[in-house]
Amino acid sequence: MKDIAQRAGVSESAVSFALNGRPGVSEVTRDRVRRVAEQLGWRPSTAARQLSGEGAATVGFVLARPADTLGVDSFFLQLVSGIQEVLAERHLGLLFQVVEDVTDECAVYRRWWAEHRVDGVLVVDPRTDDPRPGLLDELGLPAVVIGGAPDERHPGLSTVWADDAGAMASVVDELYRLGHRRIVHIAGLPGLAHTERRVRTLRAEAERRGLTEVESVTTDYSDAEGAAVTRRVLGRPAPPTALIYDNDVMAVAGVTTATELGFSVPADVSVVAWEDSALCRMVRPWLSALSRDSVEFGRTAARELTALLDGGPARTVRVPVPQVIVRESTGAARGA
Amino acid sequence: MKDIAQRAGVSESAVSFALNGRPGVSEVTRDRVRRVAEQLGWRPSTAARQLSGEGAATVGFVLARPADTLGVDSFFLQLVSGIQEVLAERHLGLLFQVVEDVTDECAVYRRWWAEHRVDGVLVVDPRTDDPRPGLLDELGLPAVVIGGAPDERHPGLSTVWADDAGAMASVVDELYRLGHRRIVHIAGLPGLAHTERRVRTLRAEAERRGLTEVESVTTDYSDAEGAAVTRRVLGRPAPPTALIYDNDVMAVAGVTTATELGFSVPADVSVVAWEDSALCRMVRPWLSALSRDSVEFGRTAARELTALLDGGPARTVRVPVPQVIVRESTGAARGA
DNA sequence: CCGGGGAAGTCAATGGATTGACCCCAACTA
DNA sequence: TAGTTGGGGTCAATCCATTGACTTCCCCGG
Repeated sequence: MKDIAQRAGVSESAVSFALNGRPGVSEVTRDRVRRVAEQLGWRPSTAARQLSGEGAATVGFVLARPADTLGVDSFFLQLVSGIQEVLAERHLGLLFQVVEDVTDECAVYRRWWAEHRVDGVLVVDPRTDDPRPGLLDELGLPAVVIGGAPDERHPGLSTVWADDAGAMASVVDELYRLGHRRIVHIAGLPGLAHTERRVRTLRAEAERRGLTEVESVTTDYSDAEGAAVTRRVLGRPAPPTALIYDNDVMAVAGVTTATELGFSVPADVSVVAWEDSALCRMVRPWLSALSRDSVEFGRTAARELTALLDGGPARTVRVPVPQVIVRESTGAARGA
Repeated sequence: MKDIAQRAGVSESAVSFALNGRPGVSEVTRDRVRRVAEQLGWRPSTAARQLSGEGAATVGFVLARPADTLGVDSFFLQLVSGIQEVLAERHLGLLFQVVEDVTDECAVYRRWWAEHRVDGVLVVDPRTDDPRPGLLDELGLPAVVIGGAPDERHPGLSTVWADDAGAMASVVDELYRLGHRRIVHIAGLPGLAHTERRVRTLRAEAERRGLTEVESVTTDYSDAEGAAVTRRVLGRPAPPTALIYDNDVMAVAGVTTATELGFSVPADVSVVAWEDSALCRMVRPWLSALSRDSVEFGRTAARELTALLDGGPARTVRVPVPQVIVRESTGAARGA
């Protein structure tokens, strides 16, 4: 900046005013300064800017998953790419970290906050009894919780969520219409808030219809557990006629397993994947799936965070209910 | 820090010396200062630190892929998680950005550099005729190129690479031994350096053995193109008896397509996937695959970068050659 | 008893951008 | 003509940690 000031023959303050579109310099000078800056390829040092109270121009994103669970899930990269799109417009950086568990995640937030490294964070995989919202509220670190149910206890946080309950209801609806009465839901990690929501809704829907042979089994989202659970439930005397998998990976593993066991999909057993990805169209039969726009989900979350950073109020935003895409893996229950 | 100085009854300089393990304060004072700092949960502001010449404590990572190509690939998340592991030890942040193409990527590097946002970067997907190494060299931004061949022209950059040529040779070896003479390689993006290396090696290996019906076809890595190319080549009068896919996604799509066309895998056509992921064990037949440790790949790259940041020399490191894991999708060529 | 030397600290400058306080001059008003 | 006003700028302090230069004080040797 000193350089620019010199070459443009003005003071550093004038440069600052000129480049930030603040009054105090004539249009002529402003233009001259702009040209010099451009020519020098100057960009304000984020560090200096931050010291002068402008914030870090960075938001944080922590993924708390063991490294090996991380692989195949397409959801996160899509989410991140949506987030990026919005952040990039405003030249906000995304500081990304992978940790083992929520405890470590909290430590990361603490450190980031103490080091003034980020202006806000995006929190994913909210849990039942989650320590993070409390911590963030306490620190006063602006945050958007992605995928959580609205939470009255932390008015400082924004929430962006999908209506899992509604989606689950529509899946059950569809399966019920097709004559399915024995349904198993191969759910994800037990501690996650959306897992709980899906499980609860499924139970409620079953009760409402008087179905007794409907249940949820929690897993770790891996293909291995997906296959194992499938094998177990299909081995019963009265096996389920419909399976709902909480992600695409388990669904594919499930179909493969079912086929190996001699079950035909969808003639003997229908399958629904909770997450529509390329994977669902890569195997035969094509998987019926719940489709949501993960990229848009990310965009929405990022937009909420920037709004928060601009001093806006915390809000709760619901993205569209995931839609059931019927493909080849669902059909009428045998004998229905 | 002022706070700490006050409470410990010393000057700010003393605090700095104490906390950074520099001489100039007694052990007693050092301890006192440390305790006060701990108690206050103090961490140095990265901004201030950076302003005093310490660097940004951050490395950058840009992914130049269109959002929709991003989804299913398990490689990157694994790579990133390995990178993280090493960076986290040294409390280095990872600034992550997704962009559309290499041009945008260069712009990002320019901006990061001008803003002093990162101390170094990790570059993935090197290309033939790549503008990035030149730019980074010119800027003097420390960088590690991941997956590139050693490049003499840019002595400032480190390179971490896998021996694609050797791996391809071993695949061809294996297939040749099984009696395959007509082989099609469904490659990835044409501009990428490792694609070129694989294509070249395949051609060389074929010539060496006098095989004339061996070729590579480039794609965009998507399941759609993988399926399309599979359909095309299997529709020929003399279809190939072995297919090598440059990633797991295309391999799975390919197997599905082949099966639909009435080809049995591996009886009619053998399939090898260049990337061993959960996917390869989720479909039947299980896919034979080239396995490399992507997480370790990331670790190695990150270690090279930290070495560079510590003032070490640029180096070229080769990670172990990917190994062929023989599963169910490869077998003797019919009639061999 | 004095000077030299080292351990333990303090002072103040530094880095880059922002910003409140102030200054100068031309033009306009009474 | 004196006084006011406002546009166009400048000065210097500020944010926070680091660091080279300097000061104190104590101990030891001569």
